[in-house]
Formats: sequence, structure tokens, C-alpha cells
Amino acid sequence: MSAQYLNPATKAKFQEQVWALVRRIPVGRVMTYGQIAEMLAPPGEMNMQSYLAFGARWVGGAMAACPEDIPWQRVINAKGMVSARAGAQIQRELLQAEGVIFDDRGRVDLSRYRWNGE
DNA sequence: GTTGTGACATCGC
DNA sequence: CGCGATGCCACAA
Repeated sequence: MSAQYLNPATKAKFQEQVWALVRRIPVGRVMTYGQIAEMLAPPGEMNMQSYLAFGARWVGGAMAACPEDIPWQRVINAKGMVSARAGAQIQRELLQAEGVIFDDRGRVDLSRYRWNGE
């Protein structure tokens, strides 16, 4: 069969879940893509392992559509750094304005700022 | 139908 | 703790 495309509705739903979770991230806190992916429920249509392997990137895909209502700035990678994308410089300042401290390498202390979803 | 890319994670050194 | 290399899925051309 050709490329096994996932159901658009399922994708959109997952995207919606990501946004809902990002909205719950309190000020001064951050979350990693992998953590968000693991926190949300897998589309079910696909294998669990597959989701675990690429769920993080799906979160990035949802962020690609980052509505202005979503504090996408609080979503960072597992390295505690802002992903290399347009506006990374801005994102850093936004987090600093919220009280997040960046070290010389532009990294934040995940063990301190990472939000466990409470 | 095939090829390449991506807002990443994890393992190894 | 930091950096390099590998693997994974879905999507666009």
C-alpha cells in the first residue's frame, strides 16, 4: 500500500491535546517534547512503540501551528535548550521574562523548571 | 512509488 | 556533564 497516512482527524485531535496541555503549563515552568508526548494518550491508531519513538516530534508538529493563544515558548527539548527554529532568540527572552534562568550555554535547569503536570 | 527532511529521544564515549 | 551517532514516524515533493 502507499504511504500509510494517519487519519487527519486523529492527528488534529492529538494536536488539540498538545495545545490543551501546553496551556496548563504555569508561568516560569517548561516542558519537554518527550514528556508531553508521554503524558498525552497515543492516537491508538498506531503502535505504542511507534508513538514513543516519534511522539515528541508530533508535539513539534503541533507547535508548528502554534496559535497565539498557546505559550509555545514554554515547550523546549530534552536538552533544556530552545530548539533551533525561527524565533529561538525571542523564546529565550520570553522565558527569562517569566523568571527562567538561562546559563551561558543558553540552557535551563530542567530538574528545576520542568513541570510534571502536577 | 521513492527520496529526503524534521520545533526529538536515547545510547555510547 | 557534554557531544556524537543512530532510530523512529509521518509528511511533502
